[in-house]
Amino acid sequence: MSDCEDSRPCILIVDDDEVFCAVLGDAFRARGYQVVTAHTVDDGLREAQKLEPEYAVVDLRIGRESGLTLAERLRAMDENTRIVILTGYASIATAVEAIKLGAVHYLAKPADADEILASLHKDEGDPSIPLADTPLTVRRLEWEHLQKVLAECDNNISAAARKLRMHRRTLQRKLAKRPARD
Amino acid sequence: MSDCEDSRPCILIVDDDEVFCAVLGDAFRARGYQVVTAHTVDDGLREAQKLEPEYAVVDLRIGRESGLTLAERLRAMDENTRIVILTGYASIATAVEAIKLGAVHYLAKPADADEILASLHKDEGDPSIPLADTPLTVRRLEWEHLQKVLAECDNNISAAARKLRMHRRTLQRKLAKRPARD
DNA sequence: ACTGGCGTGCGGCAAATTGCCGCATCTCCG
DNA sequence: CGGAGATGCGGCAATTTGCCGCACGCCAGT
Repeated sequence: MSDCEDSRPCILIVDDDEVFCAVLGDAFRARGYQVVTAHTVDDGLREAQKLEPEYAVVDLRIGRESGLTLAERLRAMDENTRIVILTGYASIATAVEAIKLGAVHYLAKPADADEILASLHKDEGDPSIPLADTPLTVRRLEWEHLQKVLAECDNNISAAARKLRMHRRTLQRKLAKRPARD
Repeated sequence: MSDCEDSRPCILIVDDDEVFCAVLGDAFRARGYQVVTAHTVDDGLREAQKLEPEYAVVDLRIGRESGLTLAERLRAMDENTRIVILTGYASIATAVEAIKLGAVHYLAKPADADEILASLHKDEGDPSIPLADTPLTVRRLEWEHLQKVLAECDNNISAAARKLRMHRRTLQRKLAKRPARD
């Protein structure tokens, strides 16, 4: 594989969820980026070595490994890599850690491509990218989150409700209602 | 008032809750620190100028002002001041900000004196240690989202409410509540 | 086959949360 | 000074939760 000599900016995406990588990758490509994806810390490092991407989106939990260690090594390889940590298991402690390790931002999933790009570019010197002007509605955000957790629980509503620490009945009602509205 | 020539390390505590300051201050003194407290950003700066404390514990919301601006100025005065932000309204968005501004840590109240001291002394990133295993609660996710959008709107509540397409009153109420202790 | 454990719909009701109005400041700015 | 826009907050009706119960349907262990 060739490296990032391309004029297009290069982004490395590392997440163990392959579907997620694919979708996000396409979204970035559609916005004019060169994209590589990896699903393990080691692969991520390998790709980074080859391509020297200037941006990286890394999941906090890559399989059983920590995205933070990957972030640290990416920065060790190239101080200028702009990394954002993205995760469905966000916590303040890891956010603090991520920033200390040099990540430019830390986002909780769900986050859309524009949002991630905005974070990647935020505070970047020259081409100040305007950040998205239409953040997700709370309703929408909630819906995405519920769907995601539900999927993780193999569509077991009771289990999902427990994980989300919400009443099963409430989850049920939210799931039943949502398809209609935005 | 004399300055920190004392052999004991000097800590500045800034929080608009006077009772909290007093209690925390006593706890620190009992542990051999010299302590000064302040309840406004300006007072905090004044004390800092006089005493040049090597540590500072600052609340995120000092009355109507932001502890982050105070933190920023404290660091501008003395790069070596080790600051931890302490707050009952913790969010990832503000945590990220705080660390970027140079705080050494960011803690959610309630936090006991020992915990705070440990944070003040703790050094460079240990990338591996923490990792959550449960997804965020819907409530928590909402809180984080609100905080993020709010930050994007420079803390303009009305603007954030418009962006989120929710009633300003509702946003106000949600922000007034503390993030759930989940 | 029976039984206990677990998941799923759904009705109902009290309690909590929203949406929306109004009003009284404040601040910024021409 | 006057107006535009922010903010804090009380109040109220309309929804939405949280939580309980009940009636199944499945499946494994005895």
